[in-house]
Amino acid sequence: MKAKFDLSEDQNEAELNQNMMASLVGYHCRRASAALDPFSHPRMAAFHLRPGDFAVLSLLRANPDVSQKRVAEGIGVSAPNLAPILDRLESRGLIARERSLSDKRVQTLSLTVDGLPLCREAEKTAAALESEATAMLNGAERRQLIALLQKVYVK
Amino acid sequence: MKAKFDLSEDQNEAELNQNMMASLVGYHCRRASAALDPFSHPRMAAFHLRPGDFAVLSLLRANPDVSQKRVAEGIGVSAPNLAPILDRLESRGLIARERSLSDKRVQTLSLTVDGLPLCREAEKTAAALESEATAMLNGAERRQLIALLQKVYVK
DNA sequence: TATTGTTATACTCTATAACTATA
DNA sequence: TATAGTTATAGAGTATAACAATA
Repeated sequence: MKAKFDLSEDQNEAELNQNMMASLVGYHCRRASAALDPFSHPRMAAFHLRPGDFAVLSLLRANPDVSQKRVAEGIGVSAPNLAPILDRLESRGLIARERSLSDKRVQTLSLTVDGLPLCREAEKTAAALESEATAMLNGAERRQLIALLQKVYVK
Repeated sequence: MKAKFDLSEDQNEAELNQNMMASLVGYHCRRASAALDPFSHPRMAAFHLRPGDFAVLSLLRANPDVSQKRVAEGIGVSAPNLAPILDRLESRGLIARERSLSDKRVQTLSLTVDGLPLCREAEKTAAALESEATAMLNGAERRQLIALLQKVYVK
């Protein structure tokens, strides 16, 4: 093993130099995203919802009776990848698929009596975890962070 | 088909209501991350580097001759998942693995004569794309965005 | 015994082509 | 022909267990 004073020869015990990626907004965005991800937390995991599942439930709560097409667009997932998400939620009895009468190609989605309260609780938990994970920001900082992020991706 | 004036009954042609996720910093972080991802851009794709590949090269350029263990920690990837990244870079002749003489368990990584200029060009391209993708931010906004993001994930 | 690195494997997310049933 | 939804499949990222070589 190397002596502690011998740090000029190599970096066995020193910090790594910052590389170029640390100058990119995108890099810090990804790290912050990971730090704020609620799905790795046990309190959120207790709902047994994957990110896509939660996105569907939350969208349906705010937008009752929308078609699968619009849900797919709304949560940014392709139609083929939405199908297994809906299968899972339907088999858990959290959502219902209903064939539209006016156009029998479309299926309309809605939260069930079990799905609605579970969605509410999951949303409350996600909001609480986010609030804890961003406790170092005051209200103004939080609003400004969101405003700057939106400026980057909107349109 | 529905008449255009009949929008009160459903939302076939209306915007979706914002759901709860739009109130979360984490949601906007993910969207901004996606918007800033350089790897989906043709100019970056031309290097045929995956995100992990690029992270390794960039780290090695800033930190010559570090062990695989430290690279894995530095780019936030597990040791088993680092192996195929290094195999790929090594077989392309971009990096070299060298057995340490003092401890024959460790392998020291370095950029080759081909790896260094490719890394430089890839970094230049990534920086240029980021700069274009964040053109709507002025210098002060950019610095503040990074500062706020770091505040969220540091420590 | 502990550590470095490897192999094997599995799970999730994402992307695409081909299919069905309706329009 | 075009659209809504499904199935099948493959790619890439990530996680864990078990192993070999070395300390």
